[in-house]
Amino acid sequence: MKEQDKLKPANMLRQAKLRCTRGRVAILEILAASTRPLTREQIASELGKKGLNKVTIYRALERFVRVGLVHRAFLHARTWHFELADNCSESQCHPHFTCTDCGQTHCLTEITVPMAKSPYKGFVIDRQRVQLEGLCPECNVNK
Amino acid sequence: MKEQDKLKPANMLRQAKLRCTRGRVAILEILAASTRPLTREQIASELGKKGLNKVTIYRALERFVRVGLVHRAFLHARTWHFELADNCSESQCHPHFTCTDCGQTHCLTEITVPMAKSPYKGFVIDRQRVQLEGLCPECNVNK
DNA sequence: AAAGTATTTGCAACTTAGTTGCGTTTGCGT
DNA sequence: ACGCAAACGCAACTAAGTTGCAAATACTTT
Repeated sequence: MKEQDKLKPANMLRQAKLRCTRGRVAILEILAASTRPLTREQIASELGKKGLNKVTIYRALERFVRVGLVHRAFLHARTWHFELADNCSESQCHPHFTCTDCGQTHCLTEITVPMAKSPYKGFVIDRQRVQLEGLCPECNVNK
Repeated sequence: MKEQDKLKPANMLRQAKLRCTRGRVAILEILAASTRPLTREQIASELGKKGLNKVTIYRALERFVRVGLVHRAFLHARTWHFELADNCSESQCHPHFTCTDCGQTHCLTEITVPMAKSPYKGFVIDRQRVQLEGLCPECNVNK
């Protein structure tokens, strides 16, 4: 996806036939500006004092997920993390890398992992999700 | 891992230097007998009337995870799912397949997905987790 | 521009999943 | 058989997310 193809939040909403409200635009802007998937909590704190109710944030995110604008990232964590659904192909999202030292998660938008081959007769693989773990550059240096 | 190498629960506990209690043995047996990762809830219902307190189950599982006997499976779900850590290599567990139709999760112990290559300078990949989605044999037939 | 209506929002209360503290019980080395 | 650290059960608590409902607001129609 080329830079100029990225839609502004208002257009994303219009295209998805969702009402364009201040809160929703703000949430989409925050997600667009982030280099990693965010929790409801993190989004709320980014929103700061123009804060939205937590229910509203959850409902907006759920709505976005349903229309395919946003994905729940696939992390080994107990809370949902959300991210814009760009940088994802039909068959897989970009992989995520979580540092086992500092805990930070990074989106790896520049690599593609080959799809697994269907292992047994009858299993049809549609999508694949990958998470990687290890040391991020900073933590690696400090070892 | 060959069949005869699989340890009995009591031996697994002994080897991990954990005390061998009725409850722990029962939990390990349930996990060993299952072809899919289980939640605390599912384990409890398998235990039936020789039931253990939910705290006890959580603490046992957490203990098992710490000594490497059990893994938390990597699923796109809000609750933890546990499974024996056999069938896992150092760098990745076996992938899981979740059917988008019936929701069932299967362990795919017979395939190995090639490890992703470290994408950017400085990132060191230690482990990789993969989840696959699609149609399982039964649901595929019924389409 | 005003009205009408379906969508969205905020609040309070609730649920689900997991955790903590603490006193009691039990496995196991001596 | 004894002693003690490890494991257990209970009750209370926390974190994350959900539901119901009434009030507010975006967008369409007039």
